Amino acid sequence: MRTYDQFCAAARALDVVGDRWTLLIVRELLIRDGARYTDLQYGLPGIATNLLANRLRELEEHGIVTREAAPPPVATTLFRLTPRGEALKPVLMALGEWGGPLLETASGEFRSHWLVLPLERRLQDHRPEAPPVTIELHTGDQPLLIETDHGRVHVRPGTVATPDATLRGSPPLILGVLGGDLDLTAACAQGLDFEGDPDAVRRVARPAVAESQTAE
Amino acid sequence: MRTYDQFCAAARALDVVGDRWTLLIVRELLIRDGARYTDLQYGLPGIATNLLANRLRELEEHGIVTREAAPPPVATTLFRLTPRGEALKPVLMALGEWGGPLLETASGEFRSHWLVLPLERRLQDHRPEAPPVTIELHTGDQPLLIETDHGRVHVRPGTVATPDATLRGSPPLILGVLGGDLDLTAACAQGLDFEGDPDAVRRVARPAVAESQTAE
DNA sequence: CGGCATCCTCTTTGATACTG
DNA sequence: CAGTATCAAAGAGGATGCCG
Repeated sequence: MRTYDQFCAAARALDVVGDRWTLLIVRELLIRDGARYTDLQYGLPGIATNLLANRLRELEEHGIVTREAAPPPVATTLFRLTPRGEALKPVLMALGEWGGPLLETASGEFRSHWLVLPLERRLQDHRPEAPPVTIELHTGDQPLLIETDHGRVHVRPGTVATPDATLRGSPPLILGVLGGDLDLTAACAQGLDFEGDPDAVRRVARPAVAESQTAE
Repeated sequence: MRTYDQFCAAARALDVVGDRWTLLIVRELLIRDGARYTDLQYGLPGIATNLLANRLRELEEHGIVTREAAPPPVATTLFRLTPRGEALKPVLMALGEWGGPLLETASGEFRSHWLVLPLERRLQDHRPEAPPVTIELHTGDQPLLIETDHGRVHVRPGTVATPDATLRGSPPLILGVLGGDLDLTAACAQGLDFEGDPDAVRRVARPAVAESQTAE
């Protein structure tokens, strides 16, 4: 990117991460630190491969990403964020916060791991002393697993033998229920497929704000 | 901008404000809400005039900016942020926070009003009950005025007849002193021109973190 | 003067094919 | 798997002109 060449911290930041696709590459690496080139391509539908290669090189030059060549047996390259790269998380979160209202419709491409950051932001274990619970989400390309961990809640791709609850449905329904914008029964009426213990969901979901009845 | 077309809040946000110059236009309007076209051009050195016009139209279409035609006597147009536009402030602040370390050198264009947001973020009135103080900053194209107001601190372009203190010097020096990264005497040794009451500066500046001796 | 629109050039992006 | 090479299309930059 042509530099703005301004003595302004925000402009300097945009000089580095303001290029098209750049912040979305950082998003991918925030969700799954240690990603292969093809993982990134999969998580960034539509990106041209030369652009991905260029951006990764620029991010490396700016000290945001490191390239880690795994030893010969596996022979693959892993891309990771440096601490400086991880420091971009507040930027992505602020953008996500602002962009939330634009998500009314579930159009376009979707990868279920994109829910990891927004869900971790919304979820909280309201009964940290109780035994841990696990919830499986099925919405998109691969299942997600929610796990409580001493008050914190972790979200990652994965499954477990006997989850306490399982949710299947469109991303807005899942996000609505867990984000506290949609009642569980209302979501089921709108097509959510729910199995297991409703209390497991209530335990981690953000409390409802009031009368809201529509998916985010 | 070609849309990313992803069901991801951050990607949706970038669909709207990810274009080149867009967030810097928002920055200008966050600093001085109610700006004329030429004010924006002045605050965005290097922008092509057609680009500014296009971006303003897009921002208007997205409900981020409103255009207010002043009545015939003055015959000028004022651009303002909507609440939705003001909601972008956390995004700009997060970018600024991350970009701060890139400001080591005072190269490139500079407009003193660009200091308003970073300064308001750093400053705090540590003695709210004491009578208000004013500090003038001279560093760039126009003087800035810092005013305490019942615990809050406001920064705006302007001057006052008898400020409690006056700082003249390069932007990094000013930012270093007020941000708590640079001792006042050290800054004077590096070329800061200081007049008035040092306590006025200490009252609003962010406390030093420890041993730091270099400008940010 | 303030607020653009037009025209032209140059750079960046996108799409696809191909390679060690 | 992790890219490079190539080429067409879109966008940005810069100059200038227009109109109330």
